[in-house]
Amino acid sequence: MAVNIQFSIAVHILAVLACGCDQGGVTSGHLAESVNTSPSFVRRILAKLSRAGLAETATGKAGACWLAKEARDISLLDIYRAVGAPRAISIHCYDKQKSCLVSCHIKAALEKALDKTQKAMEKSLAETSLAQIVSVLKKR
Amino acid sequence: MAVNIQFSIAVHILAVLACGCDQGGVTSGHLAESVNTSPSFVRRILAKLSRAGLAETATGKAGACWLAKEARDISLLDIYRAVGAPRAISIHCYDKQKSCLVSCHIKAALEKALDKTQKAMEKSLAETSLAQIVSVLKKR
DNA sequence: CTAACTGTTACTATAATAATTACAATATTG
DNA sequence: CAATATTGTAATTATTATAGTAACAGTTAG
Repeated sequence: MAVNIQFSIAVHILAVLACGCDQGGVTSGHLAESVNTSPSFVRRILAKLSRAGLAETATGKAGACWLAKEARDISLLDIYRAVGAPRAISIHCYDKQKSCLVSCHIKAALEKALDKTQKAMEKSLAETSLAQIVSVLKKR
Repeated sequence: MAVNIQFSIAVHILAVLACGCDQGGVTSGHLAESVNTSPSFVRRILAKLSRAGLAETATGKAGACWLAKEARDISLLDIYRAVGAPRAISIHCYDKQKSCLVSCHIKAALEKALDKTQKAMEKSLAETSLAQIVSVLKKR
């Protein structure tokens, strides 16, 4: 699993915060247990969420973290952007072969089409909120 | 670039075949030159395209390859499926922490939402044909 | 002052995937 | 038939994105 899973883990983290599973302050250690990874990795993702205004954190001895806004006001797209996840489909970046028309222009042409696809994907992500995810998983 | 770029290269390959840049038979060697990679890698992708019914190949001394159907009848989705490209967004697969509700059910909940997103992306890919890509790049 | 956090950086390990090599199978051509 | 050039495929190696780990400065509560 060397594939980028930060988005997925970010959703997991925010879902825990949204559930308020722990009554006291939630720390990176708690989150790491729930996710089953290291506190350090959690903190790195958490810092991105914080910078993006999705979560807030407190440093110091009673350090903790919580949602910066209502779960219904956080979309999957917000989270996707916050972690800087890679594009859905990537284009090869080998050198162009100057004598070949296709080689010279395929990337620009493909990029144009894939931009549309990326937008379609992002639109779909925008349509689901963290609150919806949480409500689904609470029913189980 | 350890990211999966087979889709992108498959489009490149098929675009060359669609253009009929070379008058004679196009070989994996020609394609490799245009893409700037090894003939072997091209052949591996080409074999997938052939199995998917998008390209046809001839073995033997006069070996070559060509489109199995009209460029306008090949969609980017066909190509995406042919190469078996990974999903747009992947979910982490760490062990569940049994004592945590979120940990146990987040993946199923997220998967449901991401299925929608994957479908949106595939729908968009289905809307662009190889012929469109080729017509765009010929204008440059 | 001490303890327990976060934020961040630097480094290592892992794994997905590209690149390379090799070779059997196949078809053309002389 | 022999020589040759190709595809198809498997095995191996190299690369690189990214996860994992460790360390530490900065911060705050007690």
